[in-house]
Amino acid sequence: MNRLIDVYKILSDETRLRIAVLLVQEELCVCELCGILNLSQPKVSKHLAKLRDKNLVVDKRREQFIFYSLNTENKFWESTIKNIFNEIEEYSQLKEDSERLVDKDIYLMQCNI
Amino acid sequence: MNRLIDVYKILSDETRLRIAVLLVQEELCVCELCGILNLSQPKVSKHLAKLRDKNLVVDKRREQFIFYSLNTENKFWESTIKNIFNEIEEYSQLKEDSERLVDKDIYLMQCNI
DNA sequence: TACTTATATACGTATATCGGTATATGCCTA
DNA sequence: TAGGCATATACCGATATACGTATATAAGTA
Repeated sequence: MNRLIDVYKILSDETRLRIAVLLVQEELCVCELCGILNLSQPKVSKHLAKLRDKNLVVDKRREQFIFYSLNTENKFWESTIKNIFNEIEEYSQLKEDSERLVDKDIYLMQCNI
Repeated sequence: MNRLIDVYKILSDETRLRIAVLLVQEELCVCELCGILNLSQPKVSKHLAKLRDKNLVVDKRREQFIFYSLNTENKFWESTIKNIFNEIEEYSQLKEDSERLVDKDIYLMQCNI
């Protein structure tokens, strides 16, 4: 049951929900997430830390960036996020975030937030 | 998105998760829930109030008791709880609660907790 | 080795949440 | 109408959570 509650606690914060729905689509680094979500770097970083602590994302360094992606080992977690993503049309904020994914390169080039 | 977050906030508390998984099976009054969960009446009552505030349960008075059941109008909420119930074998606490459902009449007769 | 850049964390503060105890409310029944 | 029982709520203290600002860390590069 704690596995359920961990997932629900994580998703009961808007920022983390938005991050998770982006990461289920593709891996992103911190500054890309900051740009897409228009949120401060420490804020994004702290929420990523909580996701990491619960083993719900994996991080991988590439050049000077650290890329995060969804950890798909936890099947309950994975299916929960995928189910939300399948209904993304119903959630305008999540949809707008996803549309901004195409601009991610812009944010990578101006990481000095 | 707020509809999602409301549901996740509700379910990120162990007591409310246990209550929801009982109410998806059958309607129960407060003292039956107290007995099955072995929790104090104000505690159960306060969590039921939160579920009621978010329109996730419905209450119906019958004689001296108030019976609660899951509100199935919210399809996201309903399917979330039903999915957990379908996997109840994986969650021992939830399974034990459900097994105690057969004793509910006992708790109804000794409501003075 | 020093500098830059991306990311992480420490600290302080404001706010939310939870649980217990005590008490209020409201329906039923005598 | 009065008393009792089931349920709801007010209040308080403890704990948790989120945020901004400032700073630390750590890898890459000159």
